[in-house]
Amino acid sequence: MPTGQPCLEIFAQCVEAIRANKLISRESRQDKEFHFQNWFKARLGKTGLHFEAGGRNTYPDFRLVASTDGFEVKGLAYPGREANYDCNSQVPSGSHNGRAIFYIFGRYPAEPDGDSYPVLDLVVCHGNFLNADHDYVHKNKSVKGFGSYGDIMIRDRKMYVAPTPFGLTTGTAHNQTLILPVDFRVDSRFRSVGRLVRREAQKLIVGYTFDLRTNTLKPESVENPAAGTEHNFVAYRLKGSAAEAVAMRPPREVIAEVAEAAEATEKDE
DNA sequence: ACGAGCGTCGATCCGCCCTA
DNA sequence: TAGGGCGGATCGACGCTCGT
Repeated sequence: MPTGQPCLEIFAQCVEAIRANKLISRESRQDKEFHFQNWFKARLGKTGLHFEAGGRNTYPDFRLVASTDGFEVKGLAYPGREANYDCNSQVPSGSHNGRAIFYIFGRYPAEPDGDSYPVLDLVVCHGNFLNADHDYVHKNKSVKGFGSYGDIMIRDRKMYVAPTPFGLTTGTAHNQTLILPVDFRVDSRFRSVGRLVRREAQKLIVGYTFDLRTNTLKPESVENPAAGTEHNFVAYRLKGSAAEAVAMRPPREVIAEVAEAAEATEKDE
């Protein structure tokens, strides 16, 4: 029976809806951000948990009332971008303003026939799986007085690009998977389908400077005091779902991708 | 050599917050 | 209270890679 952990109920409700072929429906072709959120909202409603949906610019998208859990929804078109996603101005993390944050990644057909289409796969993961740092607080700043007339503002709008669970792992495509920290209690409805380890990097980026004359961006990093620390997670499925194992993609592959991305950025400079 | 496919970057739109 | 500022989201152009 339920442990009282809301994320378990919510995940179970999502899986049930996918099994029952509950479709995403979009209001219009221009609806590029609410269709999947609405689908999730309906599932959240079904759990009976009280929640607040907040406005368009709130993070996370949904916040529970009785507990300090928050849920951030990410809809991705499939086939499409898979390795990473634009999280714009919110760095993913397992904790934000005192709330535990869970991410809901759902994929839907990139070119659906009509305005109703299925959820192709789903990953619900604790934010720590994407980033275990809880200290960084995002702020955008702007610089006024740019340009020959001194009346142009520069928006330093940091936009983050983070790996998706589909990019980090194998076995998550075309399934419904829940990824939680290893010490997180689950109940008998769930079965483990893999152990996932994320290891902290050698260096931490703590700043950067941009030279407007040369268009060079210089990152500033420090040694990570927790370098090498392992964060352990477990992938779960509801019994009755496919038992396909979930594993980390080989780190080398992930590192190569990150290096490629960094190289591409450097080339611009 | 060339085209398909994929990923990245910058553009764009628009709702909401905040402050003057 | 108006509008400047901020943030979420996807789209389109482009360029790289890989297979034929």
